[in-house]
Amino acid sequence: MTNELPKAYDFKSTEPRIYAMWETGGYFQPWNDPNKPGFDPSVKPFVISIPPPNVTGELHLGHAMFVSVEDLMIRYHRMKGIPTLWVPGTDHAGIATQLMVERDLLKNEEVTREELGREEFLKRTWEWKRKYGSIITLQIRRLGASCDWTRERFTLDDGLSRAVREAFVRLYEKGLIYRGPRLINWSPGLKTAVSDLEVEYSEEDATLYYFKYMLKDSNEFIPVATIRPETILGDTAVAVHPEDERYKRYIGQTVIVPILGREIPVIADEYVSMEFGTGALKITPGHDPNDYAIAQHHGLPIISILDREAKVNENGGRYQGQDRFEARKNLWADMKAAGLVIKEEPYRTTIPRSQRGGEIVEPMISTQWFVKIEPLAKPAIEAVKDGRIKIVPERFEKVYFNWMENIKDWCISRQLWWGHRIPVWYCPDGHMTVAREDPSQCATCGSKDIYQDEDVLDTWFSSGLWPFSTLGWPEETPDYKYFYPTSYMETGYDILFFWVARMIMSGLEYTGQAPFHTVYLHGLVRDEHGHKMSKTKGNVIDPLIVMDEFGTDALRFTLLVGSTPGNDMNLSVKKVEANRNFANKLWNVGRFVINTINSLEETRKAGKGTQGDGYTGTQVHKETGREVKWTLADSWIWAKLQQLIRDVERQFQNFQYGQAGQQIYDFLWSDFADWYVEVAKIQLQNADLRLQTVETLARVLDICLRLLHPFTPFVTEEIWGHLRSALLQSPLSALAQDWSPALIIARFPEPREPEGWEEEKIADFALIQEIIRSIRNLRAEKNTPLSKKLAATMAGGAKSALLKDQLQVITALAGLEAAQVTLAETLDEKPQNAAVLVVGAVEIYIPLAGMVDETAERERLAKELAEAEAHIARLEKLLASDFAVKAPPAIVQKERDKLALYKETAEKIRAQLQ
RNA sequence: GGGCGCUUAGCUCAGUUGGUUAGAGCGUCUCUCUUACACAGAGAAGGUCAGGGGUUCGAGUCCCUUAGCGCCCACCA
Repeated sequence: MTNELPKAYDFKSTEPRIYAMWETGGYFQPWNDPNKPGFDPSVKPFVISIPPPNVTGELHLGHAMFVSVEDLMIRYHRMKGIPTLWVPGTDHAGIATQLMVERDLLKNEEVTREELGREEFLKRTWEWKRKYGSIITLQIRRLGASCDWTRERFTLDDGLSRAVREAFVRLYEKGLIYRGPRLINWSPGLKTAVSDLEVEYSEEDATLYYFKYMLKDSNEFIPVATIRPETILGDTAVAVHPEDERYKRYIGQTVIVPILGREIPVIADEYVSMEFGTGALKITPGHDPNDYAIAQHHGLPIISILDREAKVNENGGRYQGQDRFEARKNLWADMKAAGLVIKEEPYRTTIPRSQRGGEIVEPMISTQWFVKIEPLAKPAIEAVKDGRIKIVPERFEKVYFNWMENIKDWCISRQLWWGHRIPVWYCPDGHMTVAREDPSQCATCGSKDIYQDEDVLDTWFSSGLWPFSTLGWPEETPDYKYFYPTSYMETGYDILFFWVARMIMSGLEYTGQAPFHTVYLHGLVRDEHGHKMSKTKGNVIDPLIVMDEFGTDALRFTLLVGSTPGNDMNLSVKKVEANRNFANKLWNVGRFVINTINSLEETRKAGKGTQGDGYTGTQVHKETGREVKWTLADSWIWAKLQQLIRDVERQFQNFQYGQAGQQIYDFLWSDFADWYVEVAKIQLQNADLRLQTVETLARVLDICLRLLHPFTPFVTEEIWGHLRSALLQSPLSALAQDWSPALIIARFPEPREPEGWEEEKIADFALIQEIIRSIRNLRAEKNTPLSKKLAATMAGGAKSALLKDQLQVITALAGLEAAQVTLAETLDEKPQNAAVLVVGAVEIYIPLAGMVDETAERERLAKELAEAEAHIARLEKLLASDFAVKAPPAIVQKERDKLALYKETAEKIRAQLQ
């Protein structure tokens, strides 16, 4: 017998080879391609656009998660025969990339981007992109991603840039984009505006400063509290509640801004809470969103006191040029000296910080570009409400609605260089020209002296177009026409607002269609104790290292089986190791089956074996003309497999991928490997059973490989190849094979079996398993090694015929001595000095001359009897209750049968104990 | 303040139309190198499914409630 396959699965050499085979073989491209002859537009495709990773990114577990899930979805649909497209690509990631390049320039050349100038800096960034941009896509390939790399896109590609301009201009023309001074979140570190979403709030210790707002020409004052004293410089009013008895009389009077001496009014506004702080509120419209709103109501002036770097500007008097925190300290000291300070107290509050840079974000008045979002949000809400888009898990629909219904205008301009430059030109007269193509003159006055807006667009503006811009939009390309709208949008719930919501809005706005019909949200990957992974905590698991150690399949299977939709998962290396073991188990089952097929081949070649040409994938008996009588084990594993296929298909429909994977795992390991393969070894000894056994082995393995392929593509493909060649079949890739259960069953037609045959076979085999287990159990209790063969007497009653057929299996798997096993329907004379095992209606006597002491054996039986009696009591009570009338008859019958069985068992044990 | 999720074996978690004796992996303990696999096989111990109440013949699963943990949104200076 030849044994070419190594003992352990070698993923290291297998994975790159297999991936190259797939990619160069064109397996990732849709078979129904609108750009190729023979295209059939009536066949509906399945499409996913990849969530584009940052072009400078390094692979992390978030990538591993989405690739695993999406590749699973893609492979599943592809194997169903559906033309399947997974569009890959990368995102230019404005801030992230620019920061990275800036850091690099500073470190290596000691130049800042300002010193380099815009043009040169962009040149360097493109160089950087060309150099490092392929790393992430190579790493995604390592995960086994079956995307169509011939359709790879980058958000700054010409085509996608055109899409961005088209989108911008269209919105502008509809009046949905406007420019103007507004209070925005300013990141002093990055020196750019950021959107509300890019601000994170963290609870921190701060100080609440109490001070006096002196009334003009008076010794009276209004006490006011603030966390940011430097904003006093920008105060334009003090507000109190109109009903506040303490301050009512001051309303309409004038107070003096400390140090600066400006005069500002005391106003009344119900927004002010009488209970909080001093009950009086200083109004700084230039640097606080709430104050800004109040100022709008009251027509108050707005004063900006900070510049781009958050240093005090010319409005700050003597503090001009000081950093905001420095000014805070100095101003407070000066106020103290002036006797204006009341007290300071520690205070816990939420501080807004930049998501990228981490520094405190400053609300500031700044001229920016905005998208009027409400007209876009409305249809986006509708699309989910009326079911055109379904979100999985469903609870996120509520989160989505809540955000969408309270959405504020979106600040889309960024003061960065790396990105899509805003397609707006200005002339000296202040006219704006908004154009799809770079204009040469002002559209209003014809002036040739025009310059483009310096700002670029928020990265999410272009990613919002991703599902259609990658397919050619705004051109009506064949790809766009056929593959759009896409099918699933799969991503982490953390970017539901950032990305998913914006894709829905822009998809509906620009293409008039929902860009996908299903949003599937996965959870975040945390460490094994549920903590967020972070470099500072040192608990980061690097997927590349994990793959090096345990293989891609193990990582993928772990991520898929260990997670439920929308819920975070805790990952530990231990779990990956366990799944590496699973891949190895699969490998070895495969090895066993393949070696068996090959050995059969040899047997046949030697002219000693059965006739026919071996396994063909159809019924052997037809070709040999011989009636093949399947053994119980054959039927059992086949029945279990039918159930598995149905279950897994159902789980896939419900997005229960983890559950599906778990079930396949259990079937393969616990049913197929632990039981059927062991039985097969016995059946293979029997020349009459050999052919059907090999056939069953091959069939079950075949289907397992298909079911598992979307989860663990590499190892299944590798075994598949060996299996095909052992069966002398053409070497087709597993991923080109049918997954569909209907197709599987059609491929292996079963002789018609009566209704309920599956349950019957499973129940019968369960009895055999129980018998074997109970003997093994006894053996373990008595510390009897398997090498010591035991004698046994079995009385099977109605099950005698079944037992007789299975005697060989029981004998072998329970370690009995064949010559000393006797079987009877009933026993008139019970063997003496024997252990008694009662399994359902079957009694087993194992004479263990001297090995079992009488007392221990009686104790064991007494325990068993007590258990049986407990069950009898429970069941009798149950059956006497309303259960018998109200529960479905089938369930009641099951309980009745159980009761009868327990009674019988109890009887037998009692007899034995006498 | 509003919303959501979680609480099941020592650890990490499954358990989706409510229905056998609640499962898995890891860990622990006993045996076994049985010709696919020691990345293994056979067996064992370990849970009043967070607490309380309710609906039901029947609840880990549905409803109410309490507590703890976590997340998201909003942000009273």
